[in-house]
Amino acid sequence: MLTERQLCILEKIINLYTSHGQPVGSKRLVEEPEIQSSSATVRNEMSLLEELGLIEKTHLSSGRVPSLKGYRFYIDHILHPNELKKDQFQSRSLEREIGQNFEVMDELIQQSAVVLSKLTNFTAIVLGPETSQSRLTGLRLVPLNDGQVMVILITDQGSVENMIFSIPRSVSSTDLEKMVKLFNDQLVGFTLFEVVYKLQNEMPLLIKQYATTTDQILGQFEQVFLQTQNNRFHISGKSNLLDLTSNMDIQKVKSLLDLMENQMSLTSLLSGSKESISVRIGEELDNELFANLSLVTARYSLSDHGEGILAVVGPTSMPYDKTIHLLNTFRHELPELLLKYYLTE
Amino acid sequence: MLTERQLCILEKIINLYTSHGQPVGSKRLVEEPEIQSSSATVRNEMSLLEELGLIEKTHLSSGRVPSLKGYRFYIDHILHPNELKKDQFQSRSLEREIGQNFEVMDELIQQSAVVLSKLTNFTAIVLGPETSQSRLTGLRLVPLNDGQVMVILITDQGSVENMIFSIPRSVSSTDLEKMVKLFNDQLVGFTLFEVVYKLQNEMPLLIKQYATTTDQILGQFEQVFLQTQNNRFHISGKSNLLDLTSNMDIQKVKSLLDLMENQMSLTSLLSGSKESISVRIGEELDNELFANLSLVTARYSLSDHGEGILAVVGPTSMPYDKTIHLLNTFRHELPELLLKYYLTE
DNA sequence: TTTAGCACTCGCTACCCTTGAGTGCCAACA
DNA sequence: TGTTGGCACTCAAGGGTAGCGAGTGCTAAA
Repeated sequence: MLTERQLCILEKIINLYTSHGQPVGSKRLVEEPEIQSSSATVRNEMSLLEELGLIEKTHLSSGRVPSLKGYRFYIDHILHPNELKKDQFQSRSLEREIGQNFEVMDELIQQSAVVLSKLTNFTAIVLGPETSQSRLTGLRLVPLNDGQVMVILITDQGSVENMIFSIPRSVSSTDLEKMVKLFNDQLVGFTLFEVVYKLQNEMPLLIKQYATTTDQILGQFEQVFLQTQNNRFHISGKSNLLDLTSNMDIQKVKSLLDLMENQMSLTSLLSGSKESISVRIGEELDNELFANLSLVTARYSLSDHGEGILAVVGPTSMPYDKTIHLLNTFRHELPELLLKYYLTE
Repeated sequence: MLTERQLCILEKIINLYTSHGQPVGSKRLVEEPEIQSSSATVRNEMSLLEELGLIEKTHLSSGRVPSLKGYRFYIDHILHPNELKKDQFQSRSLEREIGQNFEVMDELIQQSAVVLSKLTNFTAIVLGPETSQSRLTGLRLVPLNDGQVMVILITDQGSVENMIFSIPRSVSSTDLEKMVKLFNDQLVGFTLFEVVYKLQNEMPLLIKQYATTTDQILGQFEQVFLQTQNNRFHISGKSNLLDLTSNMDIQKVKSLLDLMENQMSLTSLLSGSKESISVRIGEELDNELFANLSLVTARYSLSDHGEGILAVVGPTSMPYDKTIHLLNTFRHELPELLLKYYLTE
């Protein structure tokens, strides 16, 4: 176990490094009022912390920099989670920051990503609430031109999805009408998860009884439902990544920017942790592109209406305390706002 | 007027510089088979071209680099437009590149942006056909939850726009129905441009006769129509901008990336030229961020159905011949594809 | 008009030197 | 035993300089 003084020194090193970006030396540390000892003592303690792998030198005679293990220790043992309660950001309410006029839930979510990236100066990713647990409250089918139909899904979460698809000429319009009626009878009230299951198993048999020409179309309907799982991503502040990648070679920065536009990659990145707030640092993310980046994610929950994710991508040397505080505020306030405007059951 | 030899030297300098990125010296030029003279002769010609402002040195004793005026001259007088006919890209048909299955027009347009950026390794921007000249063929209004309605606009261009908005509780549902009927009677068949005009002028009076509680809602309808003018942008290859900005300071690169996400800025950027194919080089774009960038734009036309724009953002030292050829191919092939799949009247 | 030759320019690279921040270690001290 | 001052050592960063090489302009001869 570390002594009080060692903890204090580690914390100071991390605070100074994350705020100024320069390796921290013993001389700099004794300027801190909390540290009473002489620089020689501090040096002794530092070489001990280095032996433990919590800090490291950039070269033989440089100041110290926190190691991955050091950050990990800091987050797990120094940043006590109970400090999260007295949160200085709680005061600047999310609601005041983002205004109040939103036609659809997605706008509000997008806007909270914008605020999150503005407040951190990093890249913010916000995932709308998972829809597979939300219930279908309505299904509309709007004929457009010849052969094109828009399907609209309405859920109890206030989300509205729409998709346009083509209908083979072989499908008669009466068959289509029958199908829609059937869908409304059979699917409304179930969760999207269940709906997809029914589409794959029960519906084909049922439909056979009513109509004959609909085989090809059923798969397309299924796609619409699966589609609702995507389009949950809202990103803001992508260009802030450039501040963090000045040492990286251009090809990698390009890959990183491209990754931010690829929902598949983002999903696997964000789905890594199940905790309410998680911090993954550099190599822990197991992705070469994130060697010098950290990902802080927070889950928010709309009670029975599924979960969403808030995330910030910043440098490994980010101010974790501030970021965690901020995400903790958002994960409480965003669901409140969403419930207030859209989920008035 | 320039001599044959001078033209040849200028062309060679531009070709070599755009393909290798290095300033071109007299020694390098005499290696070209087309140039028979000695290096001393070439040097004489080069200092003449420099006096004319067509090429310049990066420093006193360096090779030459084309100037803005040089590129301009090259594009206007050396790259003869009639050469565009025998186009080596005509063979690799756009259609083969992008496949054939598209549910909506926008997908096809997005895909052509992807292909364009892949083939150039630059950033491609494609604007869907201008909708203000397209005719409204149908207007659907789908009630969702309490107080929310989805409006769907269908046009003869195959584009489908939808928008969700809230309806004040003060509006009765019968009034809403009357309004929709009125809209379908009065607005279908007109161009969107005319529709907006009618919404502002004729409709308020007409509506007064049928319903009383609809004042607030009319403005929202108008917004939906105006909305269709946006969402025309499809961009691909944004990360390729990083290859072109290695000399720029990070702040500017960030601004540039942000600009690419801002439809307002893009509109003003693209709307600068009325020609079928236009090249604007560096300073000609009158935007500090584009000092070392060029914008090549091509207009494509869907006969009566409005115009769209194809654009490539690359370095001032881009291979203009290749880029122009490519855009010229696309501006002919994209409308063919669009007409083939969506505008089968 | 063209060409060969030559002196000149200047960016680039390598190298050296100095500076300064920071370290580890040791001996003295509480 | 823990703490402190002192000292020699290390190394990155920055500045200065010399040599190289690609390229030029100019001149004189073909």
